[in-house]
Amino acid sequence: MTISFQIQQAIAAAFKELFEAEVSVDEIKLQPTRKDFEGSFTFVTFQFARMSRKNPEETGRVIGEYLKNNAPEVIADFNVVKGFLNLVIADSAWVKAFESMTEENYGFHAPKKEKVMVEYSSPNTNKPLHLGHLRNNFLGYSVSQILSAYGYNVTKVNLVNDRGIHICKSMLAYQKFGEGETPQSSGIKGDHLIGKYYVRFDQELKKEVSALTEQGMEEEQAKKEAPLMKEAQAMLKRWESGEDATVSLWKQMNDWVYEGFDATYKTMGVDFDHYYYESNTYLLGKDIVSEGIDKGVFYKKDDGSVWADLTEEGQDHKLVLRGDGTSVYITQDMGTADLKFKDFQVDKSIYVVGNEQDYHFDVLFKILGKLGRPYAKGMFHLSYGMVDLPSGKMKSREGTVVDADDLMQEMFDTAESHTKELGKIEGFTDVQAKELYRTLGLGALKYFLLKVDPKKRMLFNPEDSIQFQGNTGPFVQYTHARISAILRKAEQLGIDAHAKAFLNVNKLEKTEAELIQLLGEFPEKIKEAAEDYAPSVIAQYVYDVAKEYNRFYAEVSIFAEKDENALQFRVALSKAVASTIRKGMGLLGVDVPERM
RNA sequence: GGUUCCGUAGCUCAACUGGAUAGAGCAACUGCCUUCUAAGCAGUAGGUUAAAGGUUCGAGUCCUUUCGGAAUCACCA
Repeated sequence: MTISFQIQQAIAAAFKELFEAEVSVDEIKLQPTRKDFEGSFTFVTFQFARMSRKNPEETGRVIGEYLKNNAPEVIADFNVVKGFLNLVIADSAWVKAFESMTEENYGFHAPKKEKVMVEYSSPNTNKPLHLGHLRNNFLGYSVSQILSAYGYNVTKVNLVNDRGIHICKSMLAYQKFGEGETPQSSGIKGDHLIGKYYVRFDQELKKEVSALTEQGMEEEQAKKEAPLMKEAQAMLKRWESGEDATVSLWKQMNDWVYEGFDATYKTMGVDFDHYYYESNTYLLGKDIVSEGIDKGVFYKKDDGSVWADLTEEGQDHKLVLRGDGTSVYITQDMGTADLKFKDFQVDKSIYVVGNEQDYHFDVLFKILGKLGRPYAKGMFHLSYGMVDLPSGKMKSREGTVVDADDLMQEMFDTAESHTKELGKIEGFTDVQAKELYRTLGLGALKYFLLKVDPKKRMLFNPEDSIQFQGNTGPFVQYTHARISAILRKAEQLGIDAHAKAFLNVNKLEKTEAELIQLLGEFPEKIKEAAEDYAPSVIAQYVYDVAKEYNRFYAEVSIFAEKDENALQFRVALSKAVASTIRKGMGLLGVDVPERM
């Protein structure tokens, strides 16, 4: 039983006995005591003064007395400042609570019945991944890890946007200017090769458009009238009709892209349980439109277009099918939602998509709710902010994107030069050293992107690249490496980290108690991160743990300790911290090294 | 223009969902390696939480207004 739960129960009992008031354990909220005050947990009494019929300060004092007398094995002392009751925990209670934290699976929750689907990444197959995708992928992967640590059965899904006019643009440019170039012949990674032709299309189109505007045509008009654009449209029609030559070019180019993506995903350390392709799903959803008309959720205009009236929900009318009977984006999203549910019977469905689509998902979920879909209430749009550069927004056409492959490579290189500068790779083979650079570089990058609240826009400055000191991935990784060295030495000395000799310890250093208190928060932090879909909660937590351990490391000597029980305790504590760091970083998708 | 989100130290971010004197890291400045890894530790300095009102024991957090920024509002995806 956790210390905080014991305290909550004791306070509930105090209310009953002292004030004849029923207060449930859930209502009794404890917070960690601020560092400036004596104690570990604080109970705020203001809102309970009504029940005690005493002022907040007196209420705190009376409860404090009660706890000290009735639960002396936990509460060693207390003090009251205004309405804040600060509780000092007995060292022996900390040690006892620590025992459960040494278990292998500590922190992870028992399996739940519910199934959750997390859709993330969802790239277009016409250009390589960039910095924005990195945030998306790291978020999606991390949230999946966190949800499964919380006990859900998680399915990771990638819905690939592999068709449409934008794909035809790069196909057309390749056909016109490619001269049979392939990834093999050019040595260019498949996704980058395709991206090159997407950019080329845009350049050529611009030429045509400016030629037309010089002849006096409006720019909007010129974009539609440009021959290249018309050709791309025609190509899309041929693709939709299944014309062999077009389809086989499409397949060929997509294969190159997938080869490139697979390499990038592998480097990123993310994966998927299932892929959906829009080329298979883009026609779905039309039957839902007719179903909606029957149910009175949609209505048909004279021109044949179909709309959803969302004015009651505080929104506008929304088109769900064009007048010519073809789909819009939301049509296929309705169909895909049904398909996902049919395939996996999920209870919750998380869409990791940028916040520029807030409105779209709001509408989608409302429509599915009105259609009476049972899964609608379990849908959630995990909306995240843009990653901005100091120069502003990234624009692929203007070449201001930070490419994912390039960025990761830079991080590896930076990790390498840092490590060499510090002279820390003696005894490493080349393979091990290279592995370390990847672990550190990727750790720095992932941690950097995940420590920020997903909802917020964030700034990425490539100039003063990502730090390796302070609140960073490598800082946490370094702490793990330090502990690993301790554990190796302990093993040599024959000290068993798994033994229970520490139970005899009844006097702790302050920083040791702090560490146990922090470790005690781990299950709660996983819960919080899972319920809020917020890896940043885990990142912040793991940082706090590492920070506290480094203080312990500096202040308390382990192997110079004479008392065998205390020595064994410090080794066991170190092991538990290392394990928590490893598990916590694992939830972020970050590996931790044994040495660095 | 409507809707939604955001504004916290010079910079990048926190703040347990309304709690104590708003905390970390970077950058700057002081100390600490013959000891378990200095990618570390300890410390100094840095704030009218964009502004003004309101709600209450108590507001960075909730409400109103103003200022500034972003996204979105397509028979695009």
